[in-house]
Amino acid sequence: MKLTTLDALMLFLVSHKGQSGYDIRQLFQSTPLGLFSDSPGAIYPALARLEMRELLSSTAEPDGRRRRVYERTAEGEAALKGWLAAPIDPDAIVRRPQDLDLRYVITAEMLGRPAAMAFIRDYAAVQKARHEAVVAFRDTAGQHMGRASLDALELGVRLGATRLRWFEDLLAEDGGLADEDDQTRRSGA
Amino acid sequence: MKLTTLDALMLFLVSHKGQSGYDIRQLFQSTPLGLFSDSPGAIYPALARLEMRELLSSTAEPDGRRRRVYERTAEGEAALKGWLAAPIDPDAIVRRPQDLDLRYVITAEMLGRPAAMAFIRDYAAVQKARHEAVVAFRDTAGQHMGRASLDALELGVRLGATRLRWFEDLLAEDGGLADEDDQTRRSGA
DNA sequence: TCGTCCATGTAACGCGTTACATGATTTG
DNA sequence: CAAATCATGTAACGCGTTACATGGACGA
Repeated sequence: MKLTTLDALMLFLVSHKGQSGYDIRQLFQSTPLGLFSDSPGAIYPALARLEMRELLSSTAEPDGRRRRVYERTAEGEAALKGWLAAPIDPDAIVRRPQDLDLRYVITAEMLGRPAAMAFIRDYAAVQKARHEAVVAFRDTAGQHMGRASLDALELGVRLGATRLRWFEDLLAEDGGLADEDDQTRRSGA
Repeated sequence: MKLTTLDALMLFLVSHKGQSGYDIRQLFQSTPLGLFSDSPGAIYPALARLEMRELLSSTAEPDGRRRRVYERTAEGEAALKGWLAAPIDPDAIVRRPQDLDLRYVITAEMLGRPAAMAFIRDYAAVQKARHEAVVAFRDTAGQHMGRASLDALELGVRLGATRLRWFEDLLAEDGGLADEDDQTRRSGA
């Protein structure tokens, strides 16, 4: 039942329109975000696994091209939503923060803005706890450290602060634009 | 000849004083940096591999305690210095920036401040290139994206800017304190 | 027809994760 | 002496990496 981040991203991507492994590779290559490997040895086996688990189904393209297009099954959608609903692993905040950023995007696209903002609030709480721990560590254990270690600690603090600032801006924007948002929704889409 | 970041960190750690696998686990647990797993299944096999490669040597503690203390061999030191000398992989800047931060610390401790600052200059150049690519991507392809994707992109830009700012501060501090540094070196060690 | 994309795969390998297992030493 | 802590390992598993292999489509 467990999905890797790559699994989740693939399940998300194939929903926009049918995507082949090649499409996904191109996408990973062409964005400078480069979180994931575009190597065939990563993409194709991952797609095959998802198909074996019946979270994806594939069809050969009708125009005879040697090309396999995937789409998400109902189980796939359920699995993806389960992934989005899981509590935030505090460990992920340290080792794979970008996974959580991606999760924010997928949540917004799949579940809408309110759900995404709820996720951001959770994320902010975990990040804040960690940030305070790092600051405390710097101010205590950091005293016995060499200059370079302190520099690195300082960087960690600054990066944490930047992230917290981003959360604040997102939340403020969301709260501040509540009415305007309503109007946009009425006039726009 | 290739070292993982965990390999390099272990080679570095055992130099301070003889360290056992347990010591390393404790260290990984007790810092809030938590980049590496403290699980025995990660630590002990890694140490064993390094010993097989003759980059570490281990001795049972003389006091009969069931404890294996490692120290770095000459080959180990050479391998670590080789790791420090390798060119920066631009891919690492995206996927494992913390590895590079760690490399800065190890460089400073093993090769001294001038070498560490030279590394920072290299690091800054690669980071700057990437940062500009992300900014350009946001300002072009970003226009066709949803709000959440833009938010995530914005976060990436801010984090990149924070890092660049850190580089600048390090370099300014280094340049500005050149004389004082000389004095410190003369009077200190 | 020769190279260059398009497009998909597989095999070997290394390493981290999880879980299990073992036993010595200290502390209450 | 029981429990916690110290301390080291191993086995199964999954997944990413690297490298290799294949073959169709298309323009020069």
